[in-house]
Amino acid sequence: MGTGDMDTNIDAPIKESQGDRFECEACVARACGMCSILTESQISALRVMTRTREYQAGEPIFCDEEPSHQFFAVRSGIVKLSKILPDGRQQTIGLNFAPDFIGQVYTDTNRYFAHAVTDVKVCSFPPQKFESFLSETPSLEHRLFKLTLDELDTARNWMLMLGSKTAIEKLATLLLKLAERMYLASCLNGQMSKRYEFELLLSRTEIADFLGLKIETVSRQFTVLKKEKLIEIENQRFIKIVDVPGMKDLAAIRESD
Amino acid sequence: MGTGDMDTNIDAPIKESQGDRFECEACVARACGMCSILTESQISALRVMTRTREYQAGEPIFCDEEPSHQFFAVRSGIVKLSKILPDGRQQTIGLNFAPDFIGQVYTDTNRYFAHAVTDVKVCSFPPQKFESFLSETPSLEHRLFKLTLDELDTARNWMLMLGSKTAIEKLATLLLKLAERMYLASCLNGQMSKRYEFELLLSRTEIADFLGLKIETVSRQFTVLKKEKLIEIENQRFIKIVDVPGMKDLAAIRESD
DNA sequence: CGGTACTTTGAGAATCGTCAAAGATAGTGG
DNA sequence: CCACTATCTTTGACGATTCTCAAAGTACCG
Repeated sequence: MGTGDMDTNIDAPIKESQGDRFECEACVARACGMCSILTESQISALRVMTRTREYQAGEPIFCDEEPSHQFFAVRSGIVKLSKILPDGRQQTIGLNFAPDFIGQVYTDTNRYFAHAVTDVKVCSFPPQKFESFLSETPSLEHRLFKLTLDELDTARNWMLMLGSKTAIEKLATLLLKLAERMYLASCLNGQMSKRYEFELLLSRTEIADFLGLKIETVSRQFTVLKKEKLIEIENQRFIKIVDVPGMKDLAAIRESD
Repeated sequence: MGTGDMDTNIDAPIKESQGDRFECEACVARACGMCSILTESQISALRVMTRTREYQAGEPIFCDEEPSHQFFAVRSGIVKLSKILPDGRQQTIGLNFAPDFIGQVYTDTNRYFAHAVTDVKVCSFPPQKFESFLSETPSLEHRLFKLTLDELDTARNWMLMLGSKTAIEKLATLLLKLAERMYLASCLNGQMSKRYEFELLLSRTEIADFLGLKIETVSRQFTVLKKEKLIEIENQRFIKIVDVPGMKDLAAIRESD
C-alpha cells in the first residue's frame, strides 16, 4: 500500500517465471478464453509482455483500493473476489476459474480483493502494455466486453440469491453452480469426471462469505441437505449431488441458467 | 410471451413517435451518456434507426426470457431491472437513470425484467440495426464496454450490501445512493437542487424488493432513521438527509465509492 | 501422540418476517 | 366541497430464521 506506482506486484508470488514456455497450445484461455480470438501473431505479441505467476492457496493476488496494476488470465485453480466492510464483514462477489480474465480494465484503483482459493497459476499482463495492446486489438476488447457482460449477468444472479433466497436455497444454488463449473473445468482439462460429483475446494468460511451467512448456518444446511438425501459427502471433501432435480427445485434455478 | 419474433415491442408504449425531433443537443445521453463519444455523422446515422418511446410509471419495458429485441437509452425517468423466482419472490437488480443504456447486447434472450418506475422517456434502437451499427463503430462499443464495467462494479457493491449489511444499513446505503443519483440528474438537467434532498420516487415495495427485505421492515427502518435524526421526511415523499456523516457511517460507505 | 485448525452441534438471543389492523393519501363521484 | 373507496404506509404482536456464544467432535501435521 502506498509504495508508489511500481509496475510489479507487491504481494510476493511464490514463483514468477520470465521467458517461460507458456504452452498456449495447451492452455484453456487459448482454447476458449480471452486468447481464443487472437491470431498467432497477436498471441506472440501478447506473450512478450506476459509472465506466468503462481499463488498458494490463501494468498492475496491483489488488494482493494490499491493501484490497479495488473491483469490476469487464470490458467488453473480458483480465485475469489471479495469486498470488506470497515468493521471486517466480508462478502465474496465472484469466483473465477480457468480461463477467466481478472482485473480492472480502464480503472486505476482496485475495487475488490482477489485471493487464491486453491493453488493458482495465472498469466499476468502489465497494465500499460496490456491496455495499449487492447486498444490496438479490437477483437480482444470485443471479447473482454462479452466476458464482462457474462460476469454482469452472473453478478445479478448472485444478487437474486443474496437478496431473495433462504439459507438452504443459497447453499443448494452454490453447490449446483460449483458442480457445473468443476465439471466444465474437468472437461476443458480432458479429464472426464462425473457431472454432479466434485471436490469441494472452499472452506465453510469461504462458503459463508459467499452466501451472506455464518459458518454455523452453512454447516447446519449441509446437515439438512444430507438428511434430506439431496447430497452425499465423502471424506468431508467430495460432494455428490444425489437428487439433482430436487436440488434444482430447491435452488429455484431455471434450466436456462 | 411467445408471440413470435416480431421486431416490435409487445408491451404497448403509451406513445411512439417516428421521425421525432430527437433534440440530441439537449439530451443527457449526448452530453455524457453513450452518445457523447459519437461524431455528428455517427449521431445522424444512429438517429435514422432511433424511435422515442414513453412508458407510464409501472409499465413493463421488456420481460425476462423474452427475445431480446430492443436496446434503450434512458432520456428521463427511472427504470428498474428485476428478476423473479418461480414462487414470485422478486429482486430488483438495478436502477437506471438518464443517460443509462439498457439492453442485452449480444444476447438473444432477456435475462431480467425492465419496468418504468416513474414515467419514462427512452430512445429505442432496433436490435439488428443497432448491433451492426455497433460493430461498425468501435468507439461506441468501447463506450458501452466502459459503461458495462461500471454496472458490474455497481452490481458487486449491491452484492456486498445484500449479503453483509443489516436492514437499517441497507436502507441508509440506498438513500445515500439515491440522493447522489437524483442530485446528479438534477445537475444534468440544469435544475440546481440541494445535495442530500430529493423526492423519493420508489414505493416501499420497490425499496423492499431492492434491499431484499419486506415492506414492514423497510417502514420500521425509516421510522428508526427519523427517530435517530439522520433523515427527515416531508409529505411522505421528500427525503432530507440531515446527518450525512452519520448516514455514511451507518451505510459503511467509503468516500471513494 | 498431542496440538492446531476446521467443522459440527446445541442453547439462547437478535433480527427480520408474518399476520392483522389502524392511519394516511390520492382519486372519484355525488 | 365533501364523503367514500382503493391503495399505500405504519405500527403492533408474535413467529421463524439466522446469528452468537460455547463446547464437543474431527481431520491434519509434526
